[in-house]
Amino acid sequence: MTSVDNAKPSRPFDRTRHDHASETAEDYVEAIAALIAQKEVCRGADLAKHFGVSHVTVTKTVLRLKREGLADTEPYRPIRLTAKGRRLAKAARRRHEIVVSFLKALGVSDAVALTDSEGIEHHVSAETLKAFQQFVQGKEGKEGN
Amino acid sequence: MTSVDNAKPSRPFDRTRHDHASETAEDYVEAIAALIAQKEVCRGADLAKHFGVSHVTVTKTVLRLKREGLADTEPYRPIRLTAKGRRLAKAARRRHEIVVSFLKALGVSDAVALTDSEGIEHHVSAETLKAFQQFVQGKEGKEGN
DNA sequence: ACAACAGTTTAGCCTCGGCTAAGATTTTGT
DNA sequence: ACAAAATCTTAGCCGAGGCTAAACTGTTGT
Repeated sequence: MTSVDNAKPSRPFDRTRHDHASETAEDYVEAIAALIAQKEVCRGADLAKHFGVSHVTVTKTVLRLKREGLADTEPYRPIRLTAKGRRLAKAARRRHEIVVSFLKALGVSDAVALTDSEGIEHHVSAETLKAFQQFVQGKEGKEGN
Repeated sequence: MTSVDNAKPSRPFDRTRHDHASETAEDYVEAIAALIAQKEVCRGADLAKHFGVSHVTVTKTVLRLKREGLADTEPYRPIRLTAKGRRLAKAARRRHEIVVSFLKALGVSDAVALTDSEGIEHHVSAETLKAFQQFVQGKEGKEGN
């Protein structure tokens, strides 16, 4: 019963185009928020270093964020987030943190939890996220902390 | 301690280009294997329906699979997998199944487990997969099955 | 004040995953 | 056997996310 094809196209591809873009947007606003929290301003170069991509790629992506109303930036100025961007960043961060602590609670090593969470966080529905959260809370109850 | 930037570029982007392509490849070989198992042959049209994309997109992707030595196909002929492709398909399917049963064991509804697993499966490291597996086995032990 | 340097942008190219439109090939029905 | 239907390919376009090279702007040091 591997459900190869029950008339309902498998989601991964309705997803792909749009969601892949959203994932990037989330990663960016999350990083921008973190950088601002950490060093006051966020510059393209910081993001380039953070993501390990060229600054050119960053420029282009940030322009897209701006187009989408998430970032607020003018040429040669630091990058800031709009209210919408900050909201997204906050949500992304929350999700990210839940996933990380969930993986750790499951027994995954810290380093791997961190790495895997980055890939996983964008694919976790509200329902699954809740299940993750409950699992973490259950563990906390049992193992004193 | 959100570790904004400790010299180690965050993985999601070393990943992106190459891994995004591999994900697609895995999804395809998995689907091709399933279709072959189910209806003897796999045609581009089947894949198009399965993924909900145009047959043209399928053609292009399958050509890439061929280039990468995963699929074995000639014009106007059904699509088959190479030994390498079959190996990949098997591994992908195994991973997929572990993720699905893990989510279910966690208490996620069947439908959501199915959907989320499609996104998650490509981002689960060996270590995390093992943790998933052990969790499922633990549950099985407890809840008679 | 201004040269040097760091940080940005622009131009232009690539791949991947999408698409439509149009043409080619196979299969199928009568 | 052959026209219709199904399937597949080719051509050509788009956006996202990469890149390098070259030009531009802002800051900083002296």
